Amino acid sequence: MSQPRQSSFQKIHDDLLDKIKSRHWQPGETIPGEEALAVEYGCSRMTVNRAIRELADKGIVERRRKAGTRVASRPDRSAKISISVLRREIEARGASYRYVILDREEVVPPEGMRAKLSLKKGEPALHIRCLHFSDEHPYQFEDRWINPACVPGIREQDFETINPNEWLIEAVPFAEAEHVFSAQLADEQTAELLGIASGAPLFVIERRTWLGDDTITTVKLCHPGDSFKLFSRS
Amino acid sequence: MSQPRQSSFQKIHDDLLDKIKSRHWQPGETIPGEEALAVEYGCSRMTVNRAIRELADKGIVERRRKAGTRVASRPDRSAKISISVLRREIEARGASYRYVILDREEVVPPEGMRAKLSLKKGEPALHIRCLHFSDEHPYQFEDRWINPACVPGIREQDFETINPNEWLIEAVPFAEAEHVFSAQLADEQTAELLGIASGAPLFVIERRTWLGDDTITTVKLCHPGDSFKLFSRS
DNA sequence: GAGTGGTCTAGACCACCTG
DNA sequence: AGGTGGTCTAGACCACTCA
Repeated sequence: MSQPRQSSFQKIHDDLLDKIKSRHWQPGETIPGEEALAVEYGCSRMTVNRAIRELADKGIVERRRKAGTRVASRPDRSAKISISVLRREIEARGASYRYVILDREEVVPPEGMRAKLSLKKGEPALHIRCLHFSDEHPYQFEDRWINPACVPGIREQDFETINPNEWLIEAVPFAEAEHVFSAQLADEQTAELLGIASGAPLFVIERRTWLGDDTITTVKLCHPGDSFKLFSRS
Repeated sequence: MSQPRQSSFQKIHDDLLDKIKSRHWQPGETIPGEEALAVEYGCSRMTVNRAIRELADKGIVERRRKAGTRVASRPDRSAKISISVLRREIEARGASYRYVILDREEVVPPEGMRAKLSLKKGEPALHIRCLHFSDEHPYQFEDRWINPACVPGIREQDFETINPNEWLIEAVPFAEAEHVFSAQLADEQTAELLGIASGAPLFVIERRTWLGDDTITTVKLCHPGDSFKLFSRS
């Protein structure tokens, strides 16, 4: 039974968490101050501070100067979702990945999309539609708009050998993103592309990506709903 | 123009992040060591350490002893989802919340559910089904199984005045959870309960909640897909 | 006003990993 | 084997907020 080596602040963190989970301290209750805990654990205040800070970051406790540290009374359930690059997700399951580009055109977008991309009236955007396969079965239909002004070099890219998502991650890493998940019915065209029945359920992810003040791209990702699941934990 | 007060490590954190976003350091590139940065910023090493540690926690950089700190080369897009208490979610939109309990019975669960709840064969579990309304419109159908051994006092609770989710959050706060999201078609019974057409899209959340080694509850939450959206950011 | 957390320092030792 | 990050200390000052 070799224990994984634990740092001191981690031990304290876990010990405090245990006491909270076991209701030794009730929700809403104030726990001892940093100084007191430092004496109790025989360590410096900074060490206790880090342990408690990480609990606060996770929303387990709430801290306020002068008032002290309290066990959170109404913790929200939150979950972290990881949306990995599609090709890696598919290949990680041992399946083969392939993709085809259906359309690539520079056009003036409809008004709603123009606003989302913060474009001036009449300015064109890049519209790309493509289809991703897992083991030669249609896995995702992608409908994307890109603000070309934000991405130098994109006009020269035909996306024949690399898909837009991976190219954009290379071109603009560390952009921020916003996701909206929903369930929809497949319209006729989408159903045909995905090889499913019209009216079948779709799991839809809509993502907006931006860097600073510029919206870079907006994309709608459609998965056949009966075979796609999104997992998350904690 | 009053600036929000910023701590030193936060300034350093933001400055490093800017340099990464602006490609001053490329993905995969090694950034200067803590000691060097401490000199550059005129602060102690601990301060730089905290700034970089928070970047590492977010997946922006990767750190290894001896090798140094590198800008992450393939950052995964991850998003934090907050699943709040349904009543608060509905009331936050200014709508009224109401719920009815459809069934509450203690029965021996089907084999698949028995395994999920880690029950012995023949042991009963609590099965609850209820319906949640937003402004008197059906908003969510809930189908839940609870391991009664894990939750003292639940046998005495009839859930007439408080819904199972809120009761469980009070009884067992700080449990861990796992979510699976998917899109499904409404079967006849679910469709009727939700007042939608059979075959309409459903946004389904399946959640398993546990504390320590005990699975406490498993729940399937069904929303009419064309009106429900789950948001997340970053 | 005073008590609490928030941050910072200057130094130290150690674990880990790469060259 | 040596350089890097990981952690810890003992003290300090400050900011916020409650009483």
